[in-house]
Amino acid sequence: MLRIMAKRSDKPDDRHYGGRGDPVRSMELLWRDRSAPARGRGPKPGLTVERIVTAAIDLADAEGLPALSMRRVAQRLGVGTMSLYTYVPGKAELIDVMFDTVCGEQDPIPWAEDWRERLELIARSTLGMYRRHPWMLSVMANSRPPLGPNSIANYDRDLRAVDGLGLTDLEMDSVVTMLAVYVQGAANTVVEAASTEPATGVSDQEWWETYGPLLAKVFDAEKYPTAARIGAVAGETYQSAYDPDHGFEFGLTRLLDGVAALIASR
Amino acid sequence: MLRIMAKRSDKPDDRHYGGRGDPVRSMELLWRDRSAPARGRGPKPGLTVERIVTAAIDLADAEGLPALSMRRVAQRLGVGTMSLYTYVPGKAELIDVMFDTVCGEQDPIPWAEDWRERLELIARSTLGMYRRHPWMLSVMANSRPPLGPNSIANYDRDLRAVDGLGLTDLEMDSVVTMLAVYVQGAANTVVEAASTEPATGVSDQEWWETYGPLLAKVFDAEKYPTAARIGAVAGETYQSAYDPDHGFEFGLTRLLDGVAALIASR
DNA sequence: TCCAATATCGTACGGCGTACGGAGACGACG
DNA sequence: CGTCGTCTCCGTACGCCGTACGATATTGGA
Repeated sequence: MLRIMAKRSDKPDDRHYGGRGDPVRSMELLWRDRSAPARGRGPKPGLTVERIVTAAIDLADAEGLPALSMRRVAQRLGVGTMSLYTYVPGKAELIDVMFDTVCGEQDPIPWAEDWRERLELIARSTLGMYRRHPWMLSVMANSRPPLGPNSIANYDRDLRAVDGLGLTDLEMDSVVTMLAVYVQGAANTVVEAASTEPATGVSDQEWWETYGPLLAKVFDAEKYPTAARIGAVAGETYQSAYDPDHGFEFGLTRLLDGVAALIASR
Repeated sequence: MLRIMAKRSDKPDDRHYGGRGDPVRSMELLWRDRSAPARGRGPKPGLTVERIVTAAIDLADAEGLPALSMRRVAQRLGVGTMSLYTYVPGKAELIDVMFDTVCGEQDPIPWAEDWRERLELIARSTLGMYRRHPWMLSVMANSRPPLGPNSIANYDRDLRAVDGLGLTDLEMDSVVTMLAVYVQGAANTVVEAASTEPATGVSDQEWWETYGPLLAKVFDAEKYPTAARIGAVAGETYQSAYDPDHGFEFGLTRLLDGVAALIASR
């Protein structure tokens, strides 16, 4: 009756860029039994899902999601491309497992007395995760996430941080989600800023020195006096168009102030 | 001395997914003189940059960024693929122009008396833009943005909304950026949620009905009581894992409460 | 009229995900 | 010990991608 992605899409690779895989296959992989080898009749497996996932994560960390290809992963493992398909149904499901694996590698976050500090620690830890694995930003799914053991553990940890503050269940969920969404957006900026210089070989200052004059030629400061004023101040202060780390902390403070107001109103 | 992307990267297409183009070429396109045809000697141009950009935007709207290819755009215009390169240096620069074009199509936002209402209107208008053009989320650049006329106009508009409230220039910039970052993150969720059903042919409810039992088999509710409780409540309330529109407004309220606290402290 | 300048675009290269099916390795059973 | 069923490994092929290159067609100016 109810089929969920029972068929692969007709066109190759038209699932979202860091796509969701077939839920059933993904769940089987995510919650797979890691203990029993349970060898059967054929030849010994030369690989494991773990080794493939690790190699894929290393590759994505080093060269980004666009460089993540089945060929490249197989190359890293010294096997033929198609051998991977013995262990993993396809690229999309592999990415689902990569996602949950990374979710599980965060250090345990110390339990602070203050809810505010707890949320700050979580936010910064998550930011650190995105820093180490920028491709996670392209894979993140907030609706219909691949519900692996580690991402669920994180969800539980986040909820416990706002439990017992007088919020309703729904408000707790909303606060936690809002924080995750904000961190995701801010991390996008932070990560992009960090990755641009190595990728282009041009520092922010150099970029600004070239772009600025280019812009000055065409930009009419009289038409947009506010943008001209603030843009100049921000550019001088940050030596670039924007300082993402400052932005992250600034936004986090405002956001938690807003949460404080909600809690106070209860 | 100072070269900014003077050469194309050696590998094809390793610029970011919705990549930045060569700044000089992009700026020439973005601020191009739209008036003068200034015909010279050769055959009449059969296309315009505008037509190409429009076709590209239509394609990206309809089928997403992964489907945006030079071949497909050319197909839509009834020309050979390589003809596009007469008008546009490459795909990356085309995307830069698409970006700024979309930035310019927002309706003018009415000027509200209350700063808070002004920011709400901007946030919702921006969300609407992301709804109409989900691919903009994959193209958004917060550091080193392609500074076209329209994105600058929007920046100015945003700043004017928080001018004269007693904030410093830097704080104004931070507030505006924070709002943009939040909307970006939240829009990610909203847009993803809206696009998942048509893309997969599975409604949220159907998905939940299949996924839920699948999860129930492996999820240990006693290990994560908080997640189990809240997840169940949220699932029942939203008939899915999450209601993104509610999340957007909830987060926006908290965020503006935080801004209000900042303004009050001045 | 003829040429310089411009527009058009076919071909080619090396990449991608993965369907398909053959080949070889191994354990269980006769 | 042979044989068969099962499993692993993976070469090949298809149709996509961006775009460098260079041939060809079209036009206006001299």
